[in-house]
Amino acid sequence: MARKRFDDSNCSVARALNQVGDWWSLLIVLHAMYGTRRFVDFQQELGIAKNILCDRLARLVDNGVLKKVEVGEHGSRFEYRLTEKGRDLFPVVIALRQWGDKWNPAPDEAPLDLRDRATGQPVQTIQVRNADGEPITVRDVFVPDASSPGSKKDSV
Amino acid sequence: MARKRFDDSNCSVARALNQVGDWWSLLIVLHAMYGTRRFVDFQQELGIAKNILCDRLARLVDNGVLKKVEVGEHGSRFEYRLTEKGRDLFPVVIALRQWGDKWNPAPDEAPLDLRDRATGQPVQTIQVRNADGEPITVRDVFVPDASSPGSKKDSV
DNA sequence: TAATCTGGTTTTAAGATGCAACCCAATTAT
DNA sequence: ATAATTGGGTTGCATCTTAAAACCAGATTA
Repeated sequence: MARKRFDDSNCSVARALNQVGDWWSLLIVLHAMYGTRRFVDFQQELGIAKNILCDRLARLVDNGVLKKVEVGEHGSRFEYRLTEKGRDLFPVVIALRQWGDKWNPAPDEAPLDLRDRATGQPVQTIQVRNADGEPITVRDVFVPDASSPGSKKDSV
Repeated sequence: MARKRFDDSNCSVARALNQVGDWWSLLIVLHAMYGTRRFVDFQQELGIAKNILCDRLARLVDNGVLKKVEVGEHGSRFEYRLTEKGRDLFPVVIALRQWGDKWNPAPDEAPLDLRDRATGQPVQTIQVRNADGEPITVRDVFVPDASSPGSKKDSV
């Protein structure tokens, strides 16, 4: 049977996963953030099969995460560049990286040291914050119930 | 051929995706954050096939994202609960939700209104911040080159 | 005691993936 | 000028994964 798709889910996380939630797409976006733009470079850096890479790039372009740009005057050379939508995945990628560094550290390697160009200092650990800027956890949040505004149901 | 796995990748994002990067795993974690704990509830809420749910729950337990807890005195009733590692995916899920709400809003539905229990105010949009707490984008960061500390290569 | 609930496993058909081979236009080397 | 290489694909095939439905066994409920 076909893989299930969530295009029409009423959950925005499911819809997001529909666009970048497969094994390769987020890694492609990550490498695009690294600066990779060419088909062959993605292929070599990721070790992905060419047909799969074609499919994923096309899907990411369809979804507006990447745009395909002709380079080299005579056509037939392309670059895949992040759109604003694609660059906006930065917090997702960083959150995932920090989670991975914390919980599955490479035994022999230091976690990636990512720094701010302006200050030269490492970036902060990404966190969910309340209106006052205080970091909060999943236990600190609720979804106000539209029908009875007083209730504080546990939810994400 | 089998799907490629990234257990041993030297990229922590790849290793993270290996644990929660398939179509269902993050949705299971999301629903666990909602409060879902029982097999049947996951199954009904997600509309996932039972064999796939079995497999994913087992994998999440193996990876330490969930723990399987016997409830009901005589065994054979279980709950799947988030571990600290699992709860620590909160920023990832929120970042993904906010990205989805921004770029693929449901046509007819308001985005999820997530609030802080203590203040009753909506949570902030999650962002990558530099050491001074200023939000930064992918263009503002670099990875210091260990061999020549002065260089500012563009990287994530 | 019968029916139902819970948490699975098995079977089957259809999709998705990885790999290698092939293709063709543009570029580079000889 | 011709040959070899590069870039960006497509095609076919074998294998793996998935969805759906049937089935199952131990508890619980009627």
